[in-house]
This record gives sequence, C-alpha cells and structure tokens, in this order.
Amino acid sequence: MISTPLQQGSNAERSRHRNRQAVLGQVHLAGAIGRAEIARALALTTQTVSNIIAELSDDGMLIEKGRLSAGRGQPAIQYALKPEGGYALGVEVRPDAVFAALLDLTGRAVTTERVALARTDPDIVLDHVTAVYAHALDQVPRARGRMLGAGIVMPGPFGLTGIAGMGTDLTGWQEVDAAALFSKAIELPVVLSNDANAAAMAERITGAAQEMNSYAYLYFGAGLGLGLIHGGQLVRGAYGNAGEIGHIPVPGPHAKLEDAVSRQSVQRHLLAAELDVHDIDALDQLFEQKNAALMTWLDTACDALGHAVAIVENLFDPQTVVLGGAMPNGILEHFVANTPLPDLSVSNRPHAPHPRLIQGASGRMTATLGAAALILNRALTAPLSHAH
Amino acid sequence: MISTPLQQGSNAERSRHRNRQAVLGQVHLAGAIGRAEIARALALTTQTVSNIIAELSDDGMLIEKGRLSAGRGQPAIQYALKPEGGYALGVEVRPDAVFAALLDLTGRAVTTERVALARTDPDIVLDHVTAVYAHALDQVPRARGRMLGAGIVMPGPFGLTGIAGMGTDLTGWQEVDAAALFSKAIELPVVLSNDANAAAMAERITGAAQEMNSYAYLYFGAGLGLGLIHGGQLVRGAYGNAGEIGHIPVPGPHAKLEDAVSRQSVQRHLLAAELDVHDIDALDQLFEQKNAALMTWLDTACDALGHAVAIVENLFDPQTVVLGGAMPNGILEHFVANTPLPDLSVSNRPHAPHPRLIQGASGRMTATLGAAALILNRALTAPLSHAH
DNA sequence: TGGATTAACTCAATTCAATTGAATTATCAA
DNA sequence: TTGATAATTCAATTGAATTGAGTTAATCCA
Repeated sequence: MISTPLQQGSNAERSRHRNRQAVLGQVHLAGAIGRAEIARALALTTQTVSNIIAELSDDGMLIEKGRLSAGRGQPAIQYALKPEGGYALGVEVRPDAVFAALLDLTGRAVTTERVALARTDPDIVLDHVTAVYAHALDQVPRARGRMLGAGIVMPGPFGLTGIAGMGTDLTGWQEVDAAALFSKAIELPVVLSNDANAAAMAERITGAAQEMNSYAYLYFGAGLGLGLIHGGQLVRGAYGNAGEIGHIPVPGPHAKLEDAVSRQSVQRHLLAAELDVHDIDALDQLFEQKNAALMTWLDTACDALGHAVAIVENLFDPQTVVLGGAMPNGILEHFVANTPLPDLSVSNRPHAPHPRLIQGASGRMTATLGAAALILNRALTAPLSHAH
Repeated sequence: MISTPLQQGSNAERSRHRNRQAVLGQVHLAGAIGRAEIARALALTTQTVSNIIAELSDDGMLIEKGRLSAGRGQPAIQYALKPEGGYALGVEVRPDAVFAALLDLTGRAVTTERVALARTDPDIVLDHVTAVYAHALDQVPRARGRMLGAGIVMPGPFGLTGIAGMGTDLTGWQEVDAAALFSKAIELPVVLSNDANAAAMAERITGAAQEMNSYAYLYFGAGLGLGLIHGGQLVRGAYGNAGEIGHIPVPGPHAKLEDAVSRQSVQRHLLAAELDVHDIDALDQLFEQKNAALMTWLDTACDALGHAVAIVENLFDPQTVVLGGAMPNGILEHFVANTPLPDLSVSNRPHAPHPRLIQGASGRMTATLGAAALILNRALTAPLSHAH
C-alpha cells in the first residue's frame, strides 16, 4: 500500500506524453480554445501545439469547433474535447452495494448503476465489479477500446491503522493489494482512493473548483472526510490515507469531529427524537419541514464544521473549501450559508478572490463520479513544473 | 502574493534541465553512486546519464570518487556532489535581527552571521540583507558566480490575513512583493517562506528526513509552526501560508495550540514562576536542573503536542513527524520521548517502517539553514511524474 | 591460471520531438 | 482598398534522448 512514486527522468517520448496531457488540460479548462493560445499558456511553439493537436484529433480526442474571431488577425480554429474520445470508469465499493458510473472525456456520466452486495470478500466484490464494468460496456459499446482506466473508491483507511475496524472499512481487504486485484480483474489501469479524496477531484473536473489548483474538500459520507488538492494533484499522504479529519478531537460536546458532523451523527441524533431516517430523501423531507430535531443538530453541526474549516484553512491555506457529499442539496446549502467562518484564520483576508466556503456536488453518486474523475484528471493534468 | 504556478510544456532543453536535477538528486541521496545505477533509478539509459554526468562534472558540480566493486562486472566509477559546485544563501529576517548562512551544495554551512535590526521597514531590511550577502561572499570568495539562489524566511503569515498583527509579523511588509524586492536587491533567484516551511525542507536536505518524500514537521519558533513535504516538495498552500497550526483551537486548558506549545508559552509560564528566561541556553540550563516549573509546563506541552500530532497524522498520513526548531536539544529529546502518540490515528500501524515522531534540527539557526535548503532542494529535486 | 560471465562504460549512428524561419491566410482598422 | 495583426503551415534544423556494437574490468568457476 506504500506508494513509491517513481522519480523518473525525461526523454522525447515522455515529454510528448506530458505535452499531450497539458494540451488536453488546457482544452478542458477553456472548453474551446485555439492552438496559439494553448502554445502561449504552455510556453511551447504554435508549431508544436499544432502537431500535438493533429495527433490528438487523429486519436479522436478532439474536435474542431469553427473559428473564433478576436480582434485583428486570422481567427483561431477552436478545439474542444470530443466526449467519445475516452471514458473513465468510476466504482464505489460500499459495505452494502457497489456503485458504478461511466464518464466520457468531458466528465459527463453516460451510464450509472448500483448493485447490492451481500458480502464484501474480495472474490465477491471483484466479481461484481467485473460484471458492472461489462454491463457498462454493453450499455455504451462505443466506450470499448477507449477506456482510460478505472477509479475505485473503497472505505478507508487502507492497511492496518489505529482507526481501522471502526465499522467503516471492509472486512477481508486489510492485507490485500486491492489496486492490483482490480486491475487484473478488469484489465484497466486502476487508481484506488477513499471517498473524500475522489469526491474532491470531481470538483476539479466537472464541479465548483475547475479553475482551482489548491483547495480543500469536506465530504459527508458515513463519517466526515477531507480531500486536499495541491498543485492540481491529490495530496494522498505516504500511505494513501490522508484526509481522515473525522477522527480529530474537537472542543465542544463531542469527542471527535464526525460525532458532530456526519450522516451517522445526524441519524443518531434523529433516532433519539424517535425518527428513524435511513436515506438522503427522508433527510431532505425533514429539512424541508424544518424539523426541530434536525434543526438543533444542524446548529451544533455548523459549529463543528466551522472548527473543521479553521483547521483546514490554517493548515493548507487553500483557495477555497468545498463542501459536498452524500447529503441533501438543501442541507449542504444550509451549511454553506450558516457555518461560522473563523476570524482567526489565514483565509480571512480582506479581498479574497474566492468565497471561503462553497458548495460542491451532492447526492449518492458523489464519490462514484469522483472515482472516475481521478482517471480523467490523470489524462487532463500534467504535473506542474516549478518555473525558474 | 498569489503564486500562479506556471503549467509548462516540455521540450528538449527543459527535459535536460529536469534530468540534470534528477541526476544531482540521486547523487545527493546516495552520497556516492555510479552512472548505471542512476540510469536504472531514473529510467534513463546509461549513455544519457553518462552525458549528463560529464556535463555536470564540467560545470564543477560533481567529482569522481574512485571505483566501487560490487560483485561481478566492471566496478562503477562513483560520483559525489562537489561541495564548491554551488552555494545557497539562507536568510532569516526576524523582528530584531537578520540571520544568514551560506551553504555549499552538500548542505554544509560555510559561513553564518547575525546582525541586529533596529527597525524592520523594507528599506532597512533590504540594506542589511544586501550587506550580509556581500559579507558572506567576502568570507567565501569561491562562492562568487556559483550562487544558486537565496531562500528568505520571514515571519508569516504573508499578506493580509485574519491572523496578521498577532505580534509575529513584520510591520511595513504586508503589502509589498517581498520576493521581488529581495531578488532585485541581491540579484539572485529568491524563494520566500515562513520559518516552519523552511525548517521542514532542511530535514530533507541534511537532516532526519533525507530518504523521505512525505513528512510533516512541527517547528518551535516564537509560536508553533507546521511544514508539510509531499512528494519531495513543500505544500505551501495557495498563498504561501500553509502550516499555521499554532492558531488551531484545541481541547484542554488553552485556547489555541501555541498557547500550550511554543517559546512564548514557556516564557509566559516561567515568568509566572518568577523566572525570566530569554534565550535557548537559559532554557537548557533550567531543563538540566529539572526545574519544577519547566517540568509542569513540559507535561501540558506534551499533551498538546500529542494533539497536534494527531491532527497532522490524520490529515496528511505522513511517513513521520519531525520535531525541531529553536529549542534546546534536550527539550526536543524530551518531547520526542514523552509526547503521547494517539491511538486513534492512521499512523498507528503495527509494522510502521519509521518511528511516528523523530527529532530534527535544533538551535537558533534552524530556520536560516532551512531557508538555504529551499534553494538546494530546487537544485536537487525534479518534480516527480506520476508513473503510468 | 585462464576462460566464461557479468556489468559498467564508450563511440557512432539514429530517432524523436521539439524549435526556427520563411511563407501563407484570414480578419480588422484606417 | 491597403496595411497591420495574428493564426497557421511547410521545410529545415537542432537538442537530447535512444540504439547497437564494441571495449574494459571485475568475479566466478573449472
């Protein structure tokens, strides 16, 4: 589970690979863009970008979008990502179900699926994931042969740690190389991640943080998770377990953060008021009804969330903090509007270019889509070089 | 103050630059190493590495160290960094003084200096820094023309933030482009950073974390700071203010972390016991005497530090946490030995390859040396590419 | 002791992917 | 209509890597 990131030298082939990624990234960022502009952004010559664009068009990853006239000079031919140019599979393995989504190159979900899971042994899970993948390819035959890879979300933390066995992790997966197993089963490059990290990446590909390179993401899952993006890449930590913010002790009535802010927390709180709430829709209904028990929970949760924001801001100094996850949209909105933003923070600046707290994606599929986004990000982002 | 990291494409020249960095990095890491081994580590051909080594030797950055026989085959000629091959200036600007150090390519300090500072206006500071630099070059004439750059540490946070004006930041610097001013004054590439981030990098270049790519560093300065290294690079945050861990509220008797763990904290505590302690040596003496007031402070401080470790471990999942800064060595040792390591942490793993908490550099010059290390790291580390 | 084996190293030729420079095209502005 | 501007293309060049065929210096083993 230790990721030993290969320190690699560069040669012509690897340079071209990097430049292709960077060009795709610029196209993705701009939506539609001309070659000369890409060349300026990447400090390459227009000739080079022309060659790369021709190659990418040949590969079916780009389409022409006509010319855009901007003042004097010949109008630039605009290029955009061709949605059918590549696909990423996103899979989320939960204790009771497997979720899957197939995203096209632009990040749009072309098919999604959920299958129930009776047991979580590796064999069973691998079978289901393989089946789900096969089914997705049947649904979208044009994706065959154009798969970029699969992002797979599993409940963290990975490996044996002090917060394992807290109920969220899967039995039977503690000591196996999950990425290798999946990769062998579905014959695709696989990126493994926890829910929060994946969801964080989704915001960069399709969501609220597309123009941002450094941001933090607070994810409502069973617990509370954190995803960190720095320099356009996920900060995964040495063993892939970065972002376990839920287990941090906080001042206040609760022992740790996710006792105050999480789906489990609200369920427990509502149960004490004799309300047995199991899914997002039921929660949404209570929220629409302004249910008193829910409202008191929200108050404490907002305070605790403010605390989480304080920690994250002071530790990472992000451009913004995105709030998302498996919660009703209305409740996310409520959090964004009512979480007290700490004064004592490096992010409390007078002319901040971004709001300190913004709303991200919501709903059941958030992490599943994020899983696929991990793959898309790899295709669309070149690791940035420190300019000198 | 916003760092917009340039997304750059690659070409032959930039590839070579990257490969030179990577080769130097391998040599630095190994101490002495042969070309074929470097080639394997970087996935380059031996011929390429041969060419680069020849170039670097011509440039005076490497020296031959004889042959090392290792089993069969022709013994490899070993290469090592040539100390005189390059120099980095480290400068720390404090409210009352400017510290400077000149490090050679291997990270050894060849000259250090301290000059008192009456005022901290940019003009005054720039004059002093320029003078200190000139003096360093006089002391070490061979460094002339071989300067790689200057790392400059100033009290953070940079820019206008919610924790500005807390007494640590410098007056007159809030709204200037400090890096540009320094760079113009001393005519060197400049990297700006706060004390904790710089000190963190020092551990990677010369200290306790040379083989690590992902670790956290807790720094005792006036307050308590955090430095994060991920993938061999500093996590600076969007505005360069990442790591302000001291301002985080913690459970316990103190409002925020650095009320319990910092130089100011211990000074305040000792003052209540009628002990006026101003420098590290005096503190060390008290520690040697097992002074009762100091010991009670240490007890609370250890608990608070354990809390900081819990946060850092769960948020970053680092290989280790390094403890260092402007404290007597004995006290750092005490902290490393007595800080309670939280059970509820992703770093609490059964077969951890590294201790969870280790001791880093201590003493007054820690951040100054770290400042120079920022420059050396740039020369010795190529940004890592995610292998595919 | 001496040949086989192994691995590091060198030289020359080749290849890849960038840059350079000159020419062409399409639009805007006067 | 004409000149300026900027995007684009084509052909030649360059820089830095790889490839492939030797050469050298050590260990292993008969």
